[in-house]
Amino acid sequence: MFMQNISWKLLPEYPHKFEKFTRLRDNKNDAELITDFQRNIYEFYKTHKRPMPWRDIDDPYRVLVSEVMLQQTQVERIIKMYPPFIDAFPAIDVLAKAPFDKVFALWQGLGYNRRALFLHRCSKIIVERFDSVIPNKPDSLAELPGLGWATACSICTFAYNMPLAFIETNIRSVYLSFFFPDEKNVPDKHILPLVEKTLDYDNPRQWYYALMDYGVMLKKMLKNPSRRSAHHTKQSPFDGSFRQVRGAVMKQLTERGSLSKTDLCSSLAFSNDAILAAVMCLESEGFIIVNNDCITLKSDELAQ
DNA sequence: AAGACGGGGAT
DNA sequence: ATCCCAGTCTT
Repeated sequence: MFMQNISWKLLPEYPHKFEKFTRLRDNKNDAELITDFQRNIYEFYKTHKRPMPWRDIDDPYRVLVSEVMLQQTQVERIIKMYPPFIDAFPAIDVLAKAPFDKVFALWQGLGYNRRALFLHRCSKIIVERFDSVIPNKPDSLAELPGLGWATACSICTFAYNMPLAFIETNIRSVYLSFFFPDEKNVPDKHILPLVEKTLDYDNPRQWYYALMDYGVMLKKMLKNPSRRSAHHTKQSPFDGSFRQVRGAVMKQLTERGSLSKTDLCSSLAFSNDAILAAVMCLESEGFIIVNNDCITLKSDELAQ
């Protein structure tokens, strides 16, 4: 899908010159430099803000859904999937009551399918144990299935406008570029103090929107700055992988409902061994039910 | 610390 | 072909 980003290549003022900002690593309190950094980020944001259905809203549930979808997934892909999902499950108790196969029908194609399972389980826990209110503490959120520290802080920031210092890939790219322009293997523990130091404590939500949009721009203009992170890793190829088989099985079951093992095998261009191995994994993880020869997406969690 | 986990779009 | 995406979980 095309976005507006082509215009960035025509803007000579981006990205900014970074050298002077490295001083913030040592100088504890250079308020002027901090303000300068913030101004750079906000100036870009003023003219390049991308509207998204989950931005500037006050419904923590919708923020939760968006943050789970956004894990390891580009914004452009979620723009299409998010509205139908929210239409079908407009509130946390609606999601919690829905059968999993209905939830997954609207997730199919987004990838990392365990997120759908986790989000569904998450909704049930919040309804049952938190009286349907999305927790507003990172520690509570990070206990929930599928929510790590980055997602927990994101939810608190975007749903509750809390000033928390956290790192994800776009933020990492910004801080690596401004404060570690010549370093390699920079660990997050060196970045986090700078995130904390430069945070806009008066408006954390807008600040992180701006930071992330700037990071996306940097990665389009430059060679991915996050390659200089100590935590950077390359993914194994998808084609020919086992997770490709898993994905194909899930897609097939979503499109055709229950299937026998032989029908499933004959409908997919993978070896029977791989397909049946994928079915076993998916069953043990709680995606599907297998009895006798009949394979079907899980519809309720009671049988678990 | 390392590997598994989806699937699509950009280069 | 390769990269990598608003990361999390398991070993």
